[in-house]
Amino acid sequence: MTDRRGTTSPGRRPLGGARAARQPLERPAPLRQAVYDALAEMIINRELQPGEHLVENELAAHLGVSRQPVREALQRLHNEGWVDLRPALGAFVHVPTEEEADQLLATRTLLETESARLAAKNATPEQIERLRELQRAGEEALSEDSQVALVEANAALHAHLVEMSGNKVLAQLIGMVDRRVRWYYSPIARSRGREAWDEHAALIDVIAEGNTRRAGELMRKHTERTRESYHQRRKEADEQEALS
Amino acid sequence: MTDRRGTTSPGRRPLGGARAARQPLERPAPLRQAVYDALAEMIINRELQPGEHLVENELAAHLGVSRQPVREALQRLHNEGWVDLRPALGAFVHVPTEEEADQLLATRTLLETESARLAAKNATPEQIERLRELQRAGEEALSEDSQVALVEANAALHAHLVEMSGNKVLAQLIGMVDRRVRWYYSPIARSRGREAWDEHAALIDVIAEGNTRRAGELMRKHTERTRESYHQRRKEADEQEALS
DNA sequence: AGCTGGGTTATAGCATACAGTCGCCGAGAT
DNA sequence: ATCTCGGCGACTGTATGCTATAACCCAGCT
Repeated sequence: MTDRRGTTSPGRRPLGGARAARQPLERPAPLRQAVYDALAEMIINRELQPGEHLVENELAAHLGVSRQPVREALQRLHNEGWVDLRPALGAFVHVPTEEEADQLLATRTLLETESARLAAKNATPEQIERLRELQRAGEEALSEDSQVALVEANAALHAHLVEMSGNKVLAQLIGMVDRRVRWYYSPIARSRGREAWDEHAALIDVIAEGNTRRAGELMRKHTERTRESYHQRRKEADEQEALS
Repeated sequence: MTDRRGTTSPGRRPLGGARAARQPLERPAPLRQAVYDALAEMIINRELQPGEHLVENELAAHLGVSRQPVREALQRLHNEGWVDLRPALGAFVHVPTEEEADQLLATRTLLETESARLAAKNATPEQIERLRELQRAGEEALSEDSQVALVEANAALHAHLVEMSGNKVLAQLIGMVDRRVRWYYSPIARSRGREAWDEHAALIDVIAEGNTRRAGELMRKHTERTRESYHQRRKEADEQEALS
């Protein structure tokens, strides 16, 4: 008897099996979620460019679903600042401004600093051990010169720190801000690499000591440097563009 | 000639004029917005109680619209933490926990403090004048013993401060956190009144002076006191409940 | 009497259908 | 030649219909 609870019915393929250009999103869970993930990813890697008009029909066809889940995903993307929703005109990929990027970076510094303080205050030995693991992973990525792994390790480390803070509200806000920072940053980014990981190491040490004040300071400096590096690279990129 | 741009067609009443218990949302603009506003309000004044199951059909009938705009509004309410969306089960008004309330208040302190600092840094004379106006409005509400006006004045003052910070990202985050704080707070709240407005006065003075550091300090203390008062009243409320 | 299984009903999720609006383009007038 | 008006196409916003799922309840078994 195929019961009506456990086995998430296997024969679930309402997706126009045919020419769905992307993989057909065959998850058993809410479609809107899958669509959201897909669109967010496309936006992040510039597959959908800032300012681009997102036509519901096209996206729906492209992903092999109806307009409904697409709309819902767009709404969510809107609340999180990825797309602008002009009434009766539709959804457009948000166009980041210089000012906004700076404000995001500033806000991120504020939030992450507090997060580091709280982490230092509440850290358990297991959590610290986990931190060191993640840090080693970063070092490894660094020595292998793997950009992708490095970015990933970086994200994981920050995510864990945030979780350690124990403040879920803070965590949620940081999550939102962080993803957008990474988006803005990505076209010009090249992680600061070695430098950043040395700072991480120092930060972890003071967290292990439970030195609240110092943890805050170090995190502040860390994110401030990232911010500077952002402006730096942004300037370089602009000059680059001016030449072409 | 009734052109095709300006005159937003007057004959727009797709709302089942009949037994819509609430006013029928007759705005000419996006329905989902109106629905969102209506639901948010109902949640805030406890017309919809925490934990309550929000059935799309009922809400739609109640508001005189179809399920579609209701769904979209619910999605948005979900993103902002007002309702939980359990897949395949639907929307439930979020049940605030003690822990969450405290984390919200803590986060609010962090954000508002920074906001005050920035406001002190960037304030223009007009903005300061506006601040004083709002403060006078508060004093007036106080002397008239009007609870509603007081809450409103308080919200307006904080909102203006946030705007003065010039950081739109920060402003957005504060907006989200603040509304939820007010929700959690509301069942037991009674604004601190006199006390709070004295603190406001002092804060405005240092902002006018452009004293960044001091502005931050005062705002921190101000919100910390609110936080204490929250816990205080919460405790009283709990004891009250224990008796009954 | 308690527990297990099947059927029923209510409800969310998704798809489709319909209508109003916006922007564009061409034709005609000035 | 430019400006204006009218029509056309496209797309959003809204409504409705369909399907699958999850909880609930009762019957039958242990």
